[in-house]
Amino acid sequence: MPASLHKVSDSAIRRLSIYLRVLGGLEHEGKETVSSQVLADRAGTTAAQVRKDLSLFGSFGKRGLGYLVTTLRDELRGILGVSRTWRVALVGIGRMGAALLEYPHFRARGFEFVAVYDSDPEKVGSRRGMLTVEDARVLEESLRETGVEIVVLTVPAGAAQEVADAAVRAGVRGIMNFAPVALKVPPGVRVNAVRLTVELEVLSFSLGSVANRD
Amino acid sequence: MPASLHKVSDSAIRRLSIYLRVLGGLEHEGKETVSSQVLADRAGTTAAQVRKDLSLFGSFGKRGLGYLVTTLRDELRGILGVSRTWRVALVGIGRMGAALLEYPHFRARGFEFVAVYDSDPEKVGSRRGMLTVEDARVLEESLRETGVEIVVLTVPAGAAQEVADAAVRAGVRGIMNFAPVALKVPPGVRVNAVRLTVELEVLSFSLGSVANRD
DNA sequence: CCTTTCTTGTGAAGCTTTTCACAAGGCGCC
DNA sequence: GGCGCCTTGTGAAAAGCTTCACAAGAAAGG
Repeated sequence: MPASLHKVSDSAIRRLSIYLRVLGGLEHEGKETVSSQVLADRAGTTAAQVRKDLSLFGSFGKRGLGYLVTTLRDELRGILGVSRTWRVALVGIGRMGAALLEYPHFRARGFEFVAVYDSDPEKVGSRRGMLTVEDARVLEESLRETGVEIVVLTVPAGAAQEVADAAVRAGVRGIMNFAPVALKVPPGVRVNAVRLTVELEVLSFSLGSVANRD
Repeated sequence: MPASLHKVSDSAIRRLSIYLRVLGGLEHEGKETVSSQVLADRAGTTAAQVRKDLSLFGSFGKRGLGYLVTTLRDELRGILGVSRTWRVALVGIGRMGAALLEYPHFRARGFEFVAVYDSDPEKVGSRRGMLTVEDARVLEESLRETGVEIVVLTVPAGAAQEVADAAVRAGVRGIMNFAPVALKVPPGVRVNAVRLTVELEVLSFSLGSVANRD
């Protein structure tokens, strides 16, 4: 019962993305088929979970054999929407922004930076690889002209909402937010927050409480 | 019924960390009390969820009034284990590593980098702020001597497991992993993976499927 | 062709997390 | 002191997610 329209949980999608990464590795190793068990081991989950996740979108395996690596990889790319290239803009080119701009796995997976913005006059006009840093004041118009679909936000917390608003006005429907604020966006726009401090504090909690035997 | 020993879900802890951040902001604004509703709005969740999360650890509020900002903040810091300083090491000083080393929110929240390692001879010996990059070959011994408790891993995928193994042997029980591999660690060691590509692919999925009206 | 072996796909059960709804408690004003 | 208003803390219900367990299908070998 393939269900592209049934609501699919966020965690299932996250795992699909991980399976996709694992399949890339398997393909690289020359493996032609893979069982849900092996996929699960490499992805850090269980075989049943893998099968359930995949079954949300169709029947991709062969009983008794497993999944064809290349085929499944293509299917997952289609499901996740990464069989095409996405036009991404970076706003805020501090150290973190610079690191993301060069992050090799983004481009390799179909996310291409097509514009960079900053509000610091010292930075505006400077080159970053193939791109020139543009002035954040022209953000809205420039995003629209460049046809940007996703914005990666690495500005200080105080500026984040303002930038997000401009991006939304420019037609952007996806925002990856590194600023430590909860952004408010209208329906139809999706924000994905990356909270680095939260990740460390989760570790801190686990280490601190005595009850962490596993 | 405070329950420091009952199993607390990961998502609850993540939210506590977010509440802590919000409380910092509220304190900065001079607010003395806050209701679960306001806390929820700023944290991007619901009032009931806030109350439930807090009730896992005690009764911190006053009926009719809300929570005392400073008091709750201190409580949360205690719960999350960030009322002290954690000794953190960075392994792999590429662009991402460099960005994290300078990331201001880490130190502000009690995470202090006390050592940096890399395997590139060009980098070993160079200075990074207050620290000198050490050779990854001496990782295990050096981590132990320096009393490192948490390791942030920004090495290539191929090297990650090996580094993790060494860190574990050195007594490290918390790893924040940026490498796109699932690390295997013994019981008692906690790994928190930051999967930047996954975050973008979740966005891609949401934008791609037509059924994303909210 | 039949049997053995393997692995998927999936209803159902089990478990966890979130939401609901309301009694209980506290503050302030009259 | 008493009354009204506001907000917490929390069982219970609802929703959501994961695990289980097994029938069904496919390949391989005799």
